[in-house]
Amino acid sequence: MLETTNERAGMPAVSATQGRPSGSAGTQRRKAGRPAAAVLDKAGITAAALELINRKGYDGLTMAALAKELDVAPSALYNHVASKQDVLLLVEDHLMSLVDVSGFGSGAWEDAVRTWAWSYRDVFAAHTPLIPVIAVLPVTDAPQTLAMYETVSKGFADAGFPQEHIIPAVVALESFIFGSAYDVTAPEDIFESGSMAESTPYFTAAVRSSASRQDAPAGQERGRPADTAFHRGLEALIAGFGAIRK
Amino acid sequence: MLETTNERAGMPAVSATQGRPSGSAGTQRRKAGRPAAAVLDKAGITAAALELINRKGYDGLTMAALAKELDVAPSALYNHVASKQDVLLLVEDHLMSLVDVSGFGSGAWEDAVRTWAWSYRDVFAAHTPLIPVIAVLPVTDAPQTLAMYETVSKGFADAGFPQEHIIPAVVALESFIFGSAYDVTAPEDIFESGSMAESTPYFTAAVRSSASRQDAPAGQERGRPADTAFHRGLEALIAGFGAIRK
DNA sequence: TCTAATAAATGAATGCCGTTCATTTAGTGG
DNA sequence: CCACTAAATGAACGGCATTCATTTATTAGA
Repeated sequence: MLETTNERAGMPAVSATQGRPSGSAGTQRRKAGRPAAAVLDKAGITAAALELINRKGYDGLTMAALAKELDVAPSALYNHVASKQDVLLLVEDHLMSLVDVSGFGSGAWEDAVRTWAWSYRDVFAAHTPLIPVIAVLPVTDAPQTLAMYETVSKGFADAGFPQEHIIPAVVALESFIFGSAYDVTAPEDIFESGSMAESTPYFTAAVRSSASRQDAPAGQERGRPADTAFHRGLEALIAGFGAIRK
Repeated sequence: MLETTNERAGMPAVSATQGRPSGSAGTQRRKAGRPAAAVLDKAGITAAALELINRKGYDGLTMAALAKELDVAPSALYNHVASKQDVLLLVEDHLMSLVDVSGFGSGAWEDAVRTWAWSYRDVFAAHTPLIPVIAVLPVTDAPQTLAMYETVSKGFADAGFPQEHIIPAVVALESFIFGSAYDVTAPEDIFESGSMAESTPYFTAAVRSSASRQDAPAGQERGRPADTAFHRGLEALIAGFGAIRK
């Protein structure tokens, strides 16, 4: 329930991580009691969490590890966030700012959606543990997320979408994107049926013939199987929704 | 690494939970050492896990709670499963048998896909914590899952799909289904922008106009916003993929 | 300017969780 | 018949998020 002074999370967050960088070994023990200058803030916590995630993955993101990264006692974190879920929320909102919405407003609607969807998928394919968080997160608490929705909504409206069709279309696209992000992380041999292969002839045959490499990644379609599925599904959705426009 | 005798998981699993039902209070202490008749098996563990999930949710599914449900010490579970992840896997595969694939083989391909997709989504909307498990699960370890893929693959093949297009299409549909399952669980007011409403006019307007209740759920489309988005996306995918057929 | 309230840190403690291990007992194969 | 293995108990472990009492510094108000 405590709130820091630099609370407005939409701001550029001037002083990200202060003076002494996190990792340095020779830092001497800090005494108990409030320090002269605050050590922690939300921007610093977010940056440290991302650093930790990139280095050790989501299993490595513990409150203890995060505290160590920031050279702080674990309990100190709770002066700035209410829970670990709160930390994930900060990270999630930061990642949303990495999603490319630049296509909206410049070129064709189809191209804008393609750019947006591919970058959205790529960002969260590297952060699938956040997907359950996003899917349930009220946008009020996530300014970057809200900003993305605003740009996308405007893009759809300008492209001639009837207002009441915009949200369902965006939600459907997002659902496809989140599911596809998981797909990227799946092991290559996930569909190998092994010993039961002869009892599943149709499936086995389908898997085998889809695995034949298409070496020419024409246009947006990239190399891996997950990319092919994403490409096809995305084009189907774009075609289907594109027809709705006034 | 340990394996029980009744290992072939595809079998009907005759003796689900044995004699003494789980919850009864007056059960006297069981002595240490191997009991005359085995208390646990995979089918029983699966059933107890599902019961627990239905009653307490996924937060309530702990190895300790599962053990108590089965009137057993927690460590006993590890004679039958290697880890909690293993339990989730058993549950996941069981749920797959609840997905309705009956449409494939009888009527039109489009209708079969609709029936399959809606039931698939509904099953996993109630079990979203399993989605990260599924997305990465090798089908070898999941006979029910494999059976579902076989039926669906055959359905696509019979409908005239070129073999190499089947898996990408199914994967794309599944991705959409998983993402949409999350969407079902989202709070109704997730898009309420609250205090920042005036800084996001397009988004706010779109949310407002999509929220106007459509009281007539024509055909497959059901009432809630998540259903509308799922309906539209699914129809777009069906239309897009349907065009591929020979 | 003094002072009470508040903010921000430490460090100890809590309870739960998944999992492991030594031990005990009961069937099973050679 | 006997060694081996399977299946249970119960104690223990380390790691986790979180809470609380305490200390110190800053800030607001009389």
